[in-house]
Amino acid sequence: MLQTEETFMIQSEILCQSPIFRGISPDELLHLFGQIHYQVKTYQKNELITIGGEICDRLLIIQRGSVKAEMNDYSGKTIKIEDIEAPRPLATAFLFGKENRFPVTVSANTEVEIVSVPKPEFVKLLQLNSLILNNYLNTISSRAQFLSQKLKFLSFKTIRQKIAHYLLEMAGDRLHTVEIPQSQGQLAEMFGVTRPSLARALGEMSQEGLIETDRRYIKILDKNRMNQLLKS
Amino acid sequence: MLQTEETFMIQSEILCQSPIFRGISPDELLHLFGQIHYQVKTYQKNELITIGGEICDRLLIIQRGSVKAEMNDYSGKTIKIEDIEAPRPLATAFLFGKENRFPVTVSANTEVEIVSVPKPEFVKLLQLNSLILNNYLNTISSRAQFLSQKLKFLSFKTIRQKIAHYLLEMAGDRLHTVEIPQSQGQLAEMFGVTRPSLARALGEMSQEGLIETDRRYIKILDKNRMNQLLKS
DNA sequence: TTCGGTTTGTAACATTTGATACATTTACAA
DNA sequence: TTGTAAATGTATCAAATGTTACAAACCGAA
Repeated sequence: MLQTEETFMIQSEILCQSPIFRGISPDELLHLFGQIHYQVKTYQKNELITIGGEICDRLLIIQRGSVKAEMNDYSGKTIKIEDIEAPRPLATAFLFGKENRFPVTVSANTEVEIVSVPKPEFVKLLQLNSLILNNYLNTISSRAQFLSQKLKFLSFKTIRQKIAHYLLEMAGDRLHTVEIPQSQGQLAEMFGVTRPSLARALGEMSQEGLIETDRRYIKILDKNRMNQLLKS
Repeated sequence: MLQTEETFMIQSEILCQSPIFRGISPDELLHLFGQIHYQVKTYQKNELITIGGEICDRLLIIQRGSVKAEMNDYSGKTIKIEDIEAPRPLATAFLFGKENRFPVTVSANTEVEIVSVPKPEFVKLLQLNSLILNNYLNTISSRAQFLSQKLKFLSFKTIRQKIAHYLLEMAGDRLHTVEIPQSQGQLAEMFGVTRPSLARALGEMSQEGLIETDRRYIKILDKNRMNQLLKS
């Protein structure tokens, strides 16, 4: 029996660590939520939470678990955008604006618990508490910035450039070994390329002395040439 | 002699048509602006207004003229993002959030006049008037939605798909001829492909009876097959 | 009209990537 | 240890696009 529609309690100690409620005390948050209507739903692993194109008229906040956001192009293929974990909110940038539709399809990585606040109720929250308003403005702006970064990443033409950009970003200032968080196949998916192509590019870069690969561990050998890759 | 630093008057009749000040009367707007500090600057054609990466600590609103937003990848090439005309605001989504830097380089298409409001002063406006707040939330959200759309567009793999998507969007419901706003080269730039490749794709689609091209005018002949292109 | 610069059409070739297949290695559990 | 499934490395071929070059068509000014 599905629990999807069953209502659970919010956990204010967790929610107040959410970007939107940061700085609010658990007690204060409980008091605020006492003044509005909301739902708490649970989803099983792999269950769909939102479908790209669906109307977005409520704010979703993950209270427990982790979800996966994917964008599906017209060909039916999906490009993984990101993983989102508790206590982060979903679809913050699509509550307002002209086209109130989810741009991505979201599915549960694990069993998740999601707090659902209808838009009018959330507007009440924004009016009740200026800290929440400020947090929301920051969240929504960071969202746009994230999308902007994604756009920049997709502007890299070659796989080598994508690899170079990714590794340099992961490595930061260090010249150390980078560990790919998940599998090579998932990295390829994130890059929007096929796995063999990614492996080939990694192999070539390895042969040329740019990097050293050992399965999930990649060591940057020549940071200068990596940077030049991005500029040519 | 450059006029860049010279201060002009705001034109409240124009500004109140801006998405951010929609619904505010010119008089009310003048009153609101009387309570904050701001600047009005002019830029000559082709003059740089912001550079990608520069700190964004003020809201910019175009009062007169038109600007061009471009994103430059590491290779020095630029991808044109969009044209923005008076009385639209610039960089609305980058005033708040973590990384307060302009994601794009903006330059003047024509001689432009720009109202510059420092962030703290703009926050005052948001607190003074709830209509402005609501407008701003809508604007910033629409911005994220626009970026999301761009992302989706870039997810099209083949040039044919990009052409199909572009033409179908331009044509809307009609089956009529679409006129490319600018040159074919600029369209190629927007697609992130080279001009000969775009011309070749157009030529092939023309040969196959999908479209009929006459320089800047493109007639959609087979809408069904065009739609199928996006799904295969 | 004629000229010169810009835009567009087209071709040949090089490069990159996708698709597919298969061998190898690894991880994990029986 | 051994067996099995998943992840990875590699190869081959096809498809798509970039690169470069040049000719043709267009446009505006003299």
